[in-house]
Formats: sequence, C-alpha cells, structure tokens
Amino acid sequence: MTEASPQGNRTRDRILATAARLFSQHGYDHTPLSLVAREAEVSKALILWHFESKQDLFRAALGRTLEPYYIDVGDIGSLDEYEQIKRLVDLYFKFVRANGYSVRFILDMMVSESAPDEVTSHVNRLYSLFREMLTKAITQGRDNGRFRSDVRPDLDAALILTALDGILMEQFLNQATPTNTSEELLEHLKNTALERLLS
Amino acid sequence: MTEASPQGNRTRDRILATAARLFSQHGYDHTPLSLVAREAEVSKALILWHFESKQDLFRAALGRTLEPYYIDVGDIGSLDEYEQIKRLVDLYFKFVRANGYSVRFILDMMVSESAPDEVTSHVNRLYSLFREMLTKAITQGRDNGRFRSDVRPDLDAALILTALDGILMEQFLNQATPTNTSEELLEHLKNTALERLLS
DNA sequence: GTCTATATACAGATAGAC
DNA sequence: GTCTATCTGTATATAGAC
Repeated sequence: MTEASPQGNRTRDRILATAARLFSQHGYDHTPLSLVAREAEVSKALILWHFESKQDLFRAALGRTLEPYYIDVGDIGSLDEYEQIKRLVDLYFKFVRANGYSVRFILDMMVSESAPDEVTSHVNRLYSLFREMLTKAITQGRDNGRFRSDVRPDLDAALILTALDGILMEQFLNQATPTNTSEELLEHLKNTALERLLS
Repeated sequence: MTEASPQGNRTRDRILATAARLFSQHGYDHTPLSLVAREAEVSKALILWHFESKQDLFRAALGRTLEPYYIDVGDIGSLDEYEQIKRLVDLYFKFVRANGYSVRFILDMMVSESAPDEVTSHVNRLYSLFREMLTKAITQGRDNGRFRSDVRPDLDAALILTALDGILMEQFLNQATPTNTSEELLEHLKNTALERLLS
C-alpha cells in the first residue's frame, strides 16, 4: 500500500469505481479481474499492485457502494407524529427506489450469507435506527393522545417496516402483482397503518 | 441418456439427491462436481455420463427441490372467512419455516436474477394462487357482511401477503428484530389485519 | 455403468523489465 | 506505477480401459 500522492491516486480510484460498478452488476464470482482490468483500461497486474488480492479489492469497493447508505430525515422533529410516520415510510421507499442496483446486490449477499460482517452490521445499524424512529413517533403519538392508547409501539413499528420490506422485495422478484403497482400498495400501507393508530 | 432399468436407476438417483442438497446449501458456483462426486461416492466422470453437463445436472436437481412447492389448503372451504385467512397465513408461514433451506436458495436465485425460467414461473404461479385465495376470502366476507363493505379485496390481500413476506425475509437477514420474535410479529399481523377487515 | 487418466480453459497471483 | 509473460491451482469435460 504505497502512500498515495497528494489528493489520492487517479488510477487507483478508477479501478475502485469500475470494480464497485461491476461487482454490483454481476456479483463477486462473476466479475473476473480480467474484466475489471479491461473496463478500467489497466492490466490485471496493476490491480493487484494497488490491492493485495481480489478480496481486498472487493472490500474496498464495498465501502464505496455503502457510502449513500445513511439516513437523512431532515427536520422531521417539527412534524406531528402522523406526518412523521408518512415521511419515514416515504423516505425508506424512495431510498430503495433510488439505489435499486446496490440494494439488490446487498440483499443478494445477505440472503446467500456471503456478506462481509462490515456490510451486515452497517445494514443492521441503519435498519435498527429506522425502526427506532418509527417506534419513537408512535410512542409520542400515543402519549400525547393523537394515537390510540392501546397501540404497541414496538410491534406496530416492526410490522410497518416488514410490510414495507415486502413491497420492496416484490420489486426484486416478479414485477410485483400484475394488478397492483408498488405505489398503490405503499399508499394502502400508509392508509391502513395510520387508520389503525389513530384514536 | 441411456434408458433406465425398470424402476429407475439407483446410482443416478443418489447423484441427483446429493446434488439437490449441495446446490441448495452452497449454490451452483460453489458446488464443484468433485464435491458431488465425493458425497455421492461416485467418480466425476460417472456424473457426466448420467447428465450431459453440470448445468443439466443442476436443472434436474432443481426439479427435485421444487417438488414440495405446492399448496394444500385442506378443507378450507368449510371455514368462515375469518378463519380462512388465519389458516392461509399460518400455512404460508409454516411452509417457509419447514423449507427454510430451499426457500433461501430459491430466493437467492431470484434476487440475483440467476433463476431459470422454470423456477420463476413455478414460484410466481404459487404466489398468484395464494394471493387469489386470500382475495377470494376477503371478497366473500365482504359480500356476506362479515367484513366491512369498504374493504379492497385485492389491495388488502396483497398487503397481507407483503407483510408476511417481510416477516419471513427478516429471518433470512439479521435474526429478525432483537426485541420481537417472528411469531409475535405474525400474531400481530393477523390481529391487525383482521381487525381492519371486520365490520 | 463405472472407473482412471487426461485434455482444455480460465481463474488469481507472482516475477521481473521498464 | 505500469506493463508482459508466466506460474499454479482448480474447474468442466472427454478418452478409453474394464
């Protein structure tokens, strides 16, 4: 790992960007170094000079893929609980829509149990954070009387989240139901979930 | 493809069963023929005498893996709509629990878009069938007054199904939520879904 | 039908010149 | 830093004896 020249190495960066793209598209096993080399317009040997091994390149590329995986809820605190939940659900949905390629890739790794610990922990952390925000909104709404007093914040939050996951996953399998679009389902989820919560 | 002796070929069958198990456990790419050969206690050459290629073996093994993938709802017609829905949800859940290994395997293929058409069409057919049964139960319940008159059978059925998918998928990612078990979530799903439907 | 031995291809990784 | 040439391992598949 030679010390990079000031402001980083351009070639190394091109290799990394190319690798991140190809791994996400074809997966680790179906992305030979020869392909990365061709697309990045370098030799295989150069890749292995910049990175110790293919696995090492993969880890580095994953870091780049995970960069957009964080939550920015904006000024959610200023909204009432009803709107907070709608906002959170929409954010989740939009994020997956916007990052379809890499979400599919990461989902694939997790299902096949081939995801590095770094990835699973990152995803789990995000997931927990999101669920906690939902739980908090429901709890608040219950305590200030906007929601029913018998809601179960943790269970209701978890159920909303799993329904959301199901909608999103269907997009990755068949193309959702033939009759209903994912958008319709998403609206229905928000309507029924909030109807249940309101007192 | 030599004509099998009466009642089928025992060795060929052992190869097939071994291959089905190993492919499900490790996936196509990580199941070399040498491993199948060792576990089935035959030579690699013999496998390729019985099957034209590794791909051919894989297709044949998939057929076996898919055998339990059918729906047996029993005498569901004799139940009222409320119980029908509970029964259907439980059946779905139990099936995935009982076939965890192969469900994960098939899910993996579909997410990575490497599933043969035969598999996706089989799974989609089952999925549609199940959703139609749910839709029918809700429609019936609405028409005979047990459920609210403003239910949306197709949307409500689809939402129940996606929530169910979400619960099941969480089992394949992290080990569900730390606080809630999948069983608790399943109960909560049934309770809230049916509460919404009832008039 | 079943085996051993071999052909062929391609992957990741290294050696060494420039 | 970057290349060409090569090593080494392992995979699928074939040839041919029994």
